[in-house]
Amino acid sequence: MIYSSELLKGTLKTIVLKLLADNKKMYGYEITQRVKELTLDKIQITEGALYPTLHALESDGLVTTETEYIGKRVRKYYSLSPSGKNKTKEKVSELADFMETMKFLLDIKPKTT
Amino acid sequence: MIYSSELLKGTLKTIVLKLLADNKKMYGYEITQRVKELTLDKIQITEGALYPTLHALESDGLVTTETEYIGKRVRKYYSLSPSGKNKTKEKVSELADFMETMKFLLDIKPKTT
DNA sequence: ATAAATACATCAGATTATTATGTATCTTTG
DNA sequence: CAAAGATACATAATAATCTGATGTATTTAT
Repeated sequence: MIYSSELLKGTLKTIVLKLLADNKKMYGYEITQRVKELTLDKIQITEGALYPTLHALESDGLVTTETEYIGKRVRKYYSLSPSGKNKTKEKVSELADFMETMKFLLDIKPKTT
Repeated sequence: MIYSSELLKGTLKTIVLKLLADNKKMYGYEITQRVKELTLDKIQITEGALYPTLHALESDGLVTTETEYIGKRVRKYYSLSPSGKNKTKEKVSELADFMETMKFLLDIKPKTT
């Protein structure tokens, strides 16, 4: 099962920022794979969504980049800037708050695992 | 505080369906006010978002409508159709699942209220 | 009387995703 | 060793869905 695509909207940027906060530096392809892994294939970030998002984060000054070569293949690492770290805290806590609100609104009971 | 707008994307339809599941019938304006109330003003559904959504639900056969007149003012009530009831269950449980996944992904701890 | 609230609706513009396409390298496998 | 699949970047047309503005009209509160 993969979540219907509209659910990801609005959360992708937060996911990326949080991963970077936990991992110091990551490259694009690595992010797609990590998310796939962590979510047991339930969230698949497409490259068409990810790369523009990364570029936007960079032009907003939230991340910095460094390019590395693995053999002849290029790899672009992204790291949080100081303002990116602040932004991550804001976004994550906003999303947490939003999810609490949604839970209440939708009267979602925690699963009795 | 109002949530940044992108968070609502992808959840609006589910919110509307769930409200209709709980309330038999509601009209558009009422939905905006109910959500505002229930979320303590943190989620404000704009009319430009709501009405197209309601129209889409109707053309998908998920809701039926009946028009009432309160004095001279028109009021359009929306109710879930049978397929709308099923769809609501699906959407709500998908969203619940998604939120669990996001919680894990973002390592969000429950607030110690 | 006037402003605010109620109640519908549409539309231009912005944002942000999907899907397709393109380029290129490296690794696995029959 | 050739071909397929994985790795790794990127862009572009299209689609979906929201905001904010605008419009119409009635009812209620000041």
